[in-house]
Amino acid sequence: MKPYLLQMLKELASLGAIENRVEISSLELAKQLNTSQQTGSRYLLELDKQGMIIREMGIKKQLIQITEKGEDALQDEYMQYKSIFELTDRVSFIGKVVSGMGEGRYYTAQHGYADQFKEKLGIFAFPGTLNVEIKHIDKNKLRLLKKHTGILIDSFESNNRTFGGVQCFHSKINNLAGAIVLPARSHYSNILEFISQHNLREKLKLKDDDEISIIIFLNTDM
Amino acid sequence: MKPYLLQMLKELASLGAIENRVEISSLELAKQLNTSQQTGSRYLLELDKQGMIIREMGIKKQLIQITEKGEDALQDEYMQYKSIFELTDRVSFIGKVVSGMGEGRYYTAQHGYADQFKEKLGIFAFPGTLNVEIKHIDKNKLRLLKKHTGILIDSFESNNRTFGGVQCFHSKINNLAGAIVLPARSHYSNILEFISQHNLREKLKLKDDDEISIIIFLNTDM
DNA sequence: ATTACTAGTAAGCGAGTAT
DNA sequence: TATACTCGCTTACTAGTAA
Repeated sequence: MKPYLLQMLKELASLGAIENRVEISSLELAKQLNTSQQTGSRYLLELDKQGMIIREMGIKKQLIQITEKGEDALQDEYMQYKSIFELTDRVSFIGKVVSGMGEGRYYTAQHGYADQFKEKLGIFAFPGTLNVEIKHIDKNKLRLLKKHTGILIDSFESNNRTFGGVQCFHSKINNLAGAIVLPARSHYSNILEFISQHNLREKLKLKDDDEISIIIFLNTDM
Repeated sequence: MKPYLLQMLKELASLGAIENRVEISSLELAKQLNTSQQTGSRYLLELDKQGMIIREMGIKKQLIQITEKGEDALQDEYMQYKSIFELTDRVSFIGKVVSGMGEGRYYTAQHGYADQFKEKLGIFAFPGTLNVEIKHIDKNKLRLLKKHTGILIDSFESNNRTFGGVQCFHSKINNLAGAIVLPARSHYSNILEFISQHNLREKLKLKDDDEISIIIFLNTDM
């Protein structure tokens, strides 16, 4: 939908055209949008053609009401603004399954991690992680996570080496419960790692390059 | 501000550019908006020129952050949508003072009305009404009032005639307390009548054609 | 890979005007 | 009063391409 049409639809909605038929001329609407009567008229014709409004043409003015389709378009836009300014409790992505290099299995097998996953996340983690590549553009969304501390898994020592702390959030991968595991110190990469009680690859019949939906919950309790 | 620039600003905000500098190319942004890289680049230049964003040009991508001015523009738009979809507790107008034909004085002098104004509105009404003409386009806003019953003043008989019921809402006229008086049965006209404890014309030093701001409260209690 | 300029094309605009 | 058409003008778009 063209942005300038959405603007006019919004103007109509402000005048009550979602609830009622509103009596208004193309000139009056045009003035609200700081444009000409002709443009006002043209916008109305376009909105009409797209099924966003219905019009009853009177001899002088016209009665305009926003259709369900029009209301949906507005609601959609509203929701986008809402998610910008209101606190949300989740972040969602579309990701692509990729193969890791097997280190996930090594790390999740460490008792130091496994015990904390059990205790703090309530997840008896299946050995291995599911690696998911997200679109580069969505990396910016991950910044939202930075505002939240999430569930912290402490670093520990074992076998003469140090295993670093990680930051976790409860997540759903294609609607299956799990958690995202983020290294505590490091910039976000575009590969995300997930753990779960289930063998995600098997249970969701995933192979490399499959698209999956990810929801990350910002709340630390589930 | 041009609607298409606002769309891009919104897109940037969705990617977190209000809180952080966001790393993104003109091509990626363009894809989000279903347009070409060139247009993406041009939009960014325009937003930059208007002071809506600041950019740090890297050798490859660029770091973009929304300025306070840009955030204000988005917040503004958000508020417009909010007032469409969320219940509001008030309606506001800009109106123009006009002369009535003196009937206001006659009506408000009737004990049948005056006593009810006192009792139901808590207003010991100054004799007379202030007549305010609203822009024709704002008439549609009055429809919001129809959804609310307001404060009902009953009809009564006196001097062998019937005085009709009226519907009232607490109001502020240039920030001075009063109430709007609407005939119960009748379509809304573009002339609104206000009563107040004060002589509004004197107290606000109003003469005909002066612009005044009106806020009508939908709640029946003050 | 980027950004962003140029230039030719397409879309949008509004004065004039028919209805 | 209205709506909405035509048409000349302006703005916006993108392919090509330089940096």
